[in-house]
Amino acid sequence: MDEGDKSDPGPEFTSNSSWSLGPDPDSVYFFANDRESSILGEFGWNFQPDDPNRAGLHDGSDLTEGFGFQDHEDSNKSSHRALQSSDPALPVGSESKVGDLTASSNPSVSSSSSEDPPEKSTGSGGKPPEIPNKVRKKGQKRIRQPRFAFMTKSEVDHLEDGYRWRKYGQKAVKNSPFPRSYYRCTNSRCTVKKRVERSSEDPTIVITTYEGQHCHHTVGFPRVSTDSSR
DNA sequence: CGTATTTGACCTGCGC
DNA sequence: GCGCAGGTCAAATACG
Repeated sequence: MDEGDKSDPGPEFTSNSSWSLGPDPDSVYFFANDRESSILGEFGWNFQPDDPNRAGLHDGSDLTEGFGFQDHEDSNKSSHRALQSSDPALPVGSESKVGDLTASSNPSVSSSSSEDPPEKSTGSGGKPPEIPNKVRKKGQKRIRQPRFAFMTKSEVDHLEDGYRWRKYGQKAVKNSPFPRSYYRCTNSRCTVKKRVERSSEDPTIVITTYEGQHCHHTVGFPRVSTDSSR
């Protein structure tokens, strides 16, 4: 209900360094400029503004900035909040590029089964205190995959990125008057999640945080020749 | 009828 | 240990 009602601000690249920190204090922001597309490619994302037929932000939105951050909180949760800005894993030349957030540094990601267990009851939902997945909390906390986020100037919260998402939650965040929406890829085999929230600083800025990597192609191309091997 | 969204409750992690 | 905040689930509801 936002589209067309207001005068679209149009593409506006705001590389203001004011965004030293985003919604997550434990995240590092990288000004990816127009290079984020290549970075996304490493994650399986394909933002191609030049190709509206593909996935770009063709819904009146504009990719403002890109910022990535690592999140290997599996082993050092207490420290993962403070080591972001000085993470040694980040390439020194990442001035305009998102750090190498590939799952290679996160063994948990390699095993897709880690997020796709038969008993998906993560111990919530009011399940009986039988024997939830508490076993996981003993040695390891919630397995989180590498994440990266983007700041987009848009009037719509949910940006079209070529994939189909299903909203599974919404919460009000403390430092922002705007609620945060939680999306999950509709592909049952895909564990990619996405958080969408508006910046408390600039309501026109939509902060989209992706977590994980897609194991499939965009819905726009359901039957690409992926099995060209045969 | 099937799928997506909404929304309250519950769980987990972290700081004090 | 307690409280707060974030994150997730699942039933109910809405919509195509």
